[in-house]
Amino acid sequence: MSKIQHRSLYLEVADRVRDLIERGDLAPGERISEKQLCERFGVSRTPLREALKVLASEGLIELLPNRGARVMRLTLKMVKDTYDLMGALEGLSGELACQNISDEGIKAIRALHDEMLRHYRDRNLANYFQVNQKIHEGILAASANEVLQEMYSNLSQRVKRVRYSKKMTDDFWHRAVQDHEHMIIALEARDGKRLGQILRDHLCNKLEAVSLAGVIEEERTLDAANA
Amino acid sequence: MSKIQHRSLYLEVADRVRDLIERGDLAPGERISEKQLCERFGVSRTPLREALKVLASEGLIELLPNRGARVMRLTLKMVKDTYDLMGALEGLSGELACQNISDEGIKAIRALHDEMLRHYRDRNLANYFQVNQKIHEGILAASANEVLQEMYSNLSQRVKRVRYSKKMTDDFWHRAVQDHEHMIIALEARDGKRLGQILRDHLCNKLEAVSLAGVIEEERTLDAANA
DNA sequence: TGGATGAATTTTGAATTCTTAATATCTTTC
DNA sequence: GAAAGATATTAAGAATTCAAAATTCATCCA
Repeated sequence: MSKIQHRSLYLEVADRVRDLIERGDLAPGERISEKQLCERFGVSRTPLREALKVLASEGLIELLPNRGARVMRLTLKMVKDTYDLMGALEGLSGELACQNISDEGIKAIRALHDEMLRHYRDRNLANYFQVNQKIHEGILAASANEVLQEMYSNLSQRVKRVRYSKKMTDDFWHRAVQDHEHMIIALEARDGKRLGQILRDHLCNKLEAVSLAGVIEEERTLDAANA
Repeated sequence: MSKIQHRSLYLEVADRVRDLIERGDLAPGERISEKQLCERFGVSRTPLREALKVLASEGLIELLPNRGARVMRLTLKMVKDTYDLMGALEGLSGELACQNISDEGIKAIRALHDEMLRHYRDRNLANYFQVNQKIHEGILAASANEVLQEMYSNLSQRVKRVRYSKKMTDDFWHRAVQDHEHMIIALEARDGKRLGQILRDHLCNKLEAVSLAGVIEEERTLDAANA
């Protein structure tokens, strides 16, 4: 039996706009027309504008006074900064997880790890990614720090658009799997410092993959668009 | 000549509500009446409600559907979690600062450090705190990571209410100053890993001071209030 | 033809109004 | 006298309306 719960309209709208941004239906730098979105969602401007304010404070859009909103443009520096931050947070999550995770929890992560290895051997990138993410989410959850989880998911949301670059070189993939081998060893030994360090460096690798993929627009693009 | 700039009303309101919460004029757990605040600020409900939504997404208040807002209640666990997070962020700021800070920047921090030591010797707690904060802000700024700064200031805002406990034992104070001695050495050596580690542990000490001061309400208090 | 000026239109900002849900009060009944 | 139900009151959610700013577009002049 599902709980009878009337979520506020502005939350619903915020979710849907987040979706649109993530899927790329709203392009970075694109001006967001209030009227257009109102019609699309079938709501009045009040809840829509409330949602936009929330999204702005989440860093997904920017609000230009008297000129409406636009999807936040990602510069290479912003993404780098965000990844540095996410690395620090993942590192912390690893440390805390080693303190707080149950033995069953470790077993569950181990099972995911083995499953991921199978997908790696099969060269099944999609499944690999999925299980990979579950592992990181598992460690994050095991940290038992809700504030950390909240911050992480906000940061993650911001860079989601550039995250999954389809072209993953064999070299990077191999290194990522190696990282995970070290991670599971550190976790099973409950060596928090070590797991933290690995997780942090692990994310740096991911950033390399992203910036190489060239998904992000360079600063000069931004200047051009602003002019 | 100052720029003619009309900040949006909702931003103004959000700032003022933040202030009220920080100063304790709005008590934790206290129900926030929209009408009352509207009258107090002389604005209509629309910008006020937009401000409340932003504050909710910042974690300062919570929005109960159809029941208005109330100031977020801080539990001991929440503060602990937040401090863990802030520690990780300070650690990162130290690492990045060592990479990015200029020689002049280091000299400026050194000057602040020496000033702080003077205040310590004079047992001038207020001035000590002020300069101490400037040092941490200086390192944060030197990290040259705006996303980090934004996140840090958000977290800092959340726990500002409990932060400055007046009673600081000599022992804690001594340890804090020692930490700072090590910090400045690491910074001048541009030893990022070390500075990061010190900053992280440094904040842990602060948390001890806070939790000992007993400013925060325990979980049971929360339950009682919710019942 | 190109740029500047000013009216018309559009869009955003904010207040008001309307609607619905929650809370308090008052009956009524046992 | 207490509990359950009905009604009144209040407050929140959302749409509409009004006001102000920005944008567009047409006109005028160099």
